[in-house]
Amino acid sequence: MSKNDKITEEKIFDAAVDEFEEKGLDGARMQKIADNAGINKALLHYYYRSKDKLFKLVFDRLANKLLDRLLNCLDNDFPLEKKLKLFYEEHISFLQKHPKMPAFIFHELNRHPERLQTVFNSERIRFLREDLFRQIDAEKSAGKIRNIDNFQLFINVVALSAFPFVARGLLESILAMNDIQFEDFIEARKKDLPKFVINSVKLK
Amino acid sequence: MSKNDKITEEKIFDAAVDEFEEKGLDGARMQKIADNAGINKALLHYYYRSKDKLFKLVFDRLANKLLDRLLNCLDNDFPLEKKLKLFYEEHISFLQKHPKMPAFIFHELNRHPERLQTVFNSERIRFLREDLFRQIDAEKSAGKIRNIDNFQLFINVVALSAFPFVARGLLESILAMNDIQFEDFIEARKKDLPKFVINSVKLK
DNA sequence: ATTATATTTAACCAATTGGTTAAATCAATT
DNA sequence: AATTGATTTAACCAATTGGTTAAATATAAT
Repeated sequence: MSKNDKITEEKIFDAAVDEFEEKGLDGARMQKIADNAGINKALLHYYYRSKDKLFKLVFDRLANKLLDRLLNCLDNDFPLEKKLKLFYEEHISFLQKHPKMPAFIFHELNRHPERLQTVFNSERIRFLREDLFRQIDAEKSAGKIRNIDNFQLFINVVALSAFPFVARGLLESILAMNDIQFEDFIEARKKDLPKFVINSVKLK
Repeated sequence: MSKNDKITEEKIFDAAVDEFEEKGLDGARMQKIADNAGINKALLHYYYRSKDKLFKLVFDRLANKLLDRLLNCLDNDFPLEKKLKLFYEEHISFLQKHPKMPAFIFHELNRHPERLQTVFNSERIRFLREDLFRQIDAEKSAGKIRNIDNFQLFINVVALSAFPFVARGLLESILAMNDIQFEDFIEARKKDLPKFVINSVKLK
């Protein structure tokens, strides 16, 4: 019956993702997860022993997914300009499918900074970062882009795509956006952001 | 004895700010607030009736403070370029003093979007936004900056200053930053960000 | 049919937590 | 000295919540 097993296991996991993403570790309730998965609390603990274990699995999966996707979008040999276009196109598309992920990850990360260890098998990160920074340095030397700190540039690039999802609550109230307007706003950024960054760093 | 009253009241409030900022509404504990304020639970409830009431006061105060400061930094008659420089200088200085505020506000806002009503006496926001957008439009017409959507530009500007504070946990692990490096990183942005934005929008 | 596992039911437990209460104590006012 | 309000002490309560247990039932595999 391991097929049915998998189904139930995933059903629970998906419900857990929803609950944790929406309310965080502190606000999430095991009973709610069981309800949303269409099973009962006994079975929930039968599959995932404790709230903490379940949370760790969810957090690790999501953090890996987010980071992996982010790195994949940058893992190619295109010149910076095309790389940026591809990055925003793919990365924002991903975030559109998982709009609550960034806020969830950041919040839990700030609450429990140690929780990173598991997630980041830092070799790939380091390699990719070195590759990227080497490419940026090369374009600087070639006089194609202005001199800007690599870290700063990298954070700027990510900030521009991730921030609106973290600040969604603010956008929808302070700027009185509804859900559709928010989606349009995000959609437009796929084309706007590459321009924004390229204009900023490119030497003419 | 209303002088002593005020002192105790503020002592409690400050302790509540710390606890709520760090753990959020769900993770915060009344007992911890009492401990950190150096008083007991009975007195805590004697001053602030319930956790919910205390939280609302804290949230409103912080949200207003953040928004107010943000708006103040933009409330002047300087041309866009100087306005940007001033904005980042002042706004980032403010965030350095309250590094946990953005993450706290955004998280609680996403959890309880309705909580905005109290905070934003939207008249000032609307006026300031109209002023700002009028100024941007004027600079566009004068051929000083390129055509870019006002909303998008505004969010980009704020994203660049606020994001690192929200993503601090990530920065300190994925990029292996320690606290001092983080502070240096932030400090540098006061000068870098105006350049970054201006380069992006200015027509030469 | 038997076995083994998955699932439900339902009661239960211990710990945590927000909140209350009443009496005692302390400090300043009058 | 008497009064008033601030503060502590300490016990207590009810609700929530994570987690367990044991028996019953359903479901598939052998």
